[in-house]
Amino acid sequence: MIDAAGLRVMKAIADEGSFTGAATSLGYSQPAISQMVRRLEQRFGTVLVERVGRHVRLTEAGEVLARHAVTVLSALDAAEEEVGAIAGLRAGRVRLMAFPSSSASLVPRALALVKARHPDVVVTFTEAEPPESLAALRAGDCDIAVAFAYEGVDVGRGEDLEPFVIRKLLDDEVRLVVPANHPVAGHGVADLAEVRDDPWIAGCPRCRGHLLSLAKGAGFVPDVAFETEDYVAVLGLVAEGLGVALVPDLILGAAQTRGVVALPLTRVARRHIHAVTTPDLQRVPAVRATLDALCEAAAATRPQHAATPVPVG
Amino acid sequence: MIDAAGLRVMKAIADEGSFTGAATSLGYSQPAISQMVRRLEQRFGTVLVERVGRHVRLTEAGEVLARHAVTVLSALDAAEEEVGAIAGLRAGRVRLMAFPSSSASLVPRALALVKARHPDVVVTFTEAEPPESLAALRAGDCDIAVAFAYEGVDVGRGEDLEPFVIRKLLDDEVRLVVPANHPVAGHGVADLAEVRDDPWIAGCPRCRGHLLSLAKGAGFVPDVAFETEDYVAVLGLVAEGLGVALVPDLILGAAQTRGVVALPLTRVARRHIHAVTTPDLQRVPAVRATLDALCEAAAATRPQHAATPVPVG
DNA sequence: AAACCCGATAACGCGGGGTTATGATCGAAC
DNA sequence: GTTCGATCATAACCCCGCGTTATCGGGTTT
Repeated sequence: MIDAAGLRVMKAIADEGSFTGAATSLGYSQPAISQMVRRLEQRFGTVLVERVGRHVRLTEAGEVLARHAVTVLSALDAAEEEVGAIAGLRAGRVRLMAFPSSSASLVPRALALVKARHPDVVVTFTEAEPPESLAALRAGDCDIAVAFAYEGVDVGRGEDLEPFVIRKLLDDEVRLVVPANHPVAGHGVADLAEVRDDPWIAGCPRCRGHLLSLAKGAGFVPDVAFETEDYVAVLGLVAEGLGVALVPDLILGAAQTRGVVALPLTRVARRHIHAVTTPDLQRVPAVRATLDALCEAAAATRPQHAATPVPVG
Repeated sequence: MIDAAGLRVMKAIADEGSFTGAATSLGYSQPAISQMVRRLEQRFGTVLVERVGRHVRLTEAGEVLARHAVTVLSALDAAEEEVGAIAGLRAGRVRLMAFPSSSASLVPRALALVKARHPDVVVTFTEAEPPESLAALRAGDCDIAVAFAYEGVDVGRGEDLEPFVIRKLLDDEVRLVVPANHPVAGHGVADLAEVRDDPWIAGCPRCRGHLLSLAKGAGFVPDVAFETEDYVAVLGLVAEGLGVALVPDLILGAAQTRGVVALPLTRVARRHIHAVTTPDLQRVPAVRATLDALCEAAAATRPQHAATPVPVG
C-alpha cells in the first residue's frame, strides 16, 4: 500500500517544479527524490513524471497523486496536531471517580489545580464508593479512582498485587464523634471501650465493617442504631444525642456541625486515601497531571487536620 | 512524520478490539502490531492503547488516531484507485497533434480503435504541421506528434538523435499529379524532367522544399506558380490545367478529384510518416495504447495505396 | 489446577529509503 | 562553438523501520 511519504514528494515536485527544489524544500538530497519517484512509478506501474529537458513535469497520473496529497497530508497533520494537543496537555479528558467524602475538599482543590495549569484539560468527576470505582477502572470506564482503605481490615494491602498503580494521598485519622454533652467529651482523647455501651451510628458499609473490626479489637460488639451513607446526617444524629460515631478527619474538616465533639482515639485508627490508576493510564499526560494535582491537594489539606486534633463543631 | 501504516493499525485495533484480531485482519503477525503500537506511542510521547486484562482499549489519543485514520485511508484509497484507473486504461487523456493531411483517415481510424478498446481514454486532437507539433511535444504540451519527413531532404535522420521515440507509421509515396489531358498523363509513370517546364503548384513550405530538392536532383528549378497548404485546392488547380504538383499518396486516397492523373515517379520519392513521442510518455499506458492504434491504423491504410499505383481522380 | 487465549519480548533479517560521489545531458552565456 | 552551471540519473553504501518466528507471562475459563 502507498504511504504518505510518496505523496509528500509528489506534492513537493508539483509545487517546486523540479526534483532539486522538492528535495531542498523537504530537507532531502536530490537523489532521494529521484529514487522515490522511480519507486512510486514502478509501484504504480505507470510514469508519474515526465522529464522534459532541464526541468520536469508531472504526467496525468502524477498530478492525480499531487492533488490527493493535499487531502491526505492535511488530514495527517490534523491527526498529529490533535494527538499532540493531548500529549502536550492542550487537550485531554480525564474520568475521575472518587468516594463521596473526598469530594468535599480534596477533589475540588485538585480539579482547580488542574484547571489552573491546563485550562483545556477537562476532568469529569463521578462519585463512587471504592469497590465501584475500582471496578470501573478495571473495566476501562474511568481513568483515576480515588479510594480509601481502612488500615488493617481492608484490602489495602491485598490490592497492591492488582495491576494497579497506587499513589498515596492522605492518611486520614478516624475520630470518635460524641455529642458535646457526652461524658467523654471533655477527655481530649477517648478509648473505644469508654463508649462500648453507647448506640452507634454507622456510615457506609465498609465504614461499618471498620467499626466492627475496631470494636472487636476492643472486646465488644457495637450496638448499631443507625446507618446512613451521609456523614452530615451522621453528625446531625450525634448532635441530637442519638449515638456516637467514628468519622474520618477529612469529613470533619469539611462538614462542621454544632453540638458534637471529635476525639482522637487512644489506639489511633486511620484510613488511607489513595489515587488508583493503571500503569498505562498513569503515563497519559492529562492523567498524570491530575494525579499530581491530587497529591498536591492532599499535601495541602493534611497539615490543616494534623494541627487540629480536637476540632469542635 | 507519521505515515499511513500506523493509522491502519490503529484503526484495525479499534475495529477488532484486540491486537491479534487487528493482526489477522491486516495479514500481519501479532508481534508486528505490538511493536507498531509501541513505536507510535513513543513517537507521540503518549499512551495510545490501554491494556486492560485480556483485551485492549484505545485511550483518547488512540481514538483520535483511529478516527482520523478513516479520512486518511479513504483519501489514500481514492488516490490509488484513480492512478490505478489511469494505469489500467480505465481513464487517461492523450493529447495528439498531427499534420493536416493525416487527419483525413489515419488519425480518425486510430482514434476509433482507441475508443473501441478503451472507452474511457479520451484523446484530444489538434492539427499542426510537424515543426509545430514537435515543439509542442518538447514543451510538454502534447503527448504524441504525428509528423512526416521527406526522404533525403528532411531532418528525418537528424532528429533520431533527439530525445524522441519515433515509431514508423507509413511510407507515403509522392506522386506527380497532372491534368488528365496532360501529355504525360498516359505514360503510367513519369520522370520529373518530363514536366520541368510546366508551372508548379506547391503545398506546405516543407513540401515546397521537397519539390525544390527533387527538381534540383533532376537538373532544373521549378517554376512555382501557386502555393497553398490546402491539398484539395492543389488538386483543383491541377485539374484546371494551371500546373502540375507533387502530392503524397495519403492525400490522393482521401481527396478524390476529377480531371487529374497521379503518376508514380521513375525515381521514387517518399515521405515517411512517424508517430513521435518521448521515452517517458511512451510508457504512459494511454499513450502507448494510442501509439499502437496509430500503428495498426497505418498498417490498415498502407496496402490500399500500394495496390493502386495509378489512381485516377 | 490445567488449558487456552492474548499480549510482550527477544533475536533476527530484509528492504525501503536515506546518504555521498559521480556521471550524463541540457540550456545558457561568453 | 565551447565552456560552464544546473539538473536528473546512477552506483555504492548504510541504517533503521518493520516485518518475521520463538518463547514467555498473565488472565479467563472450564
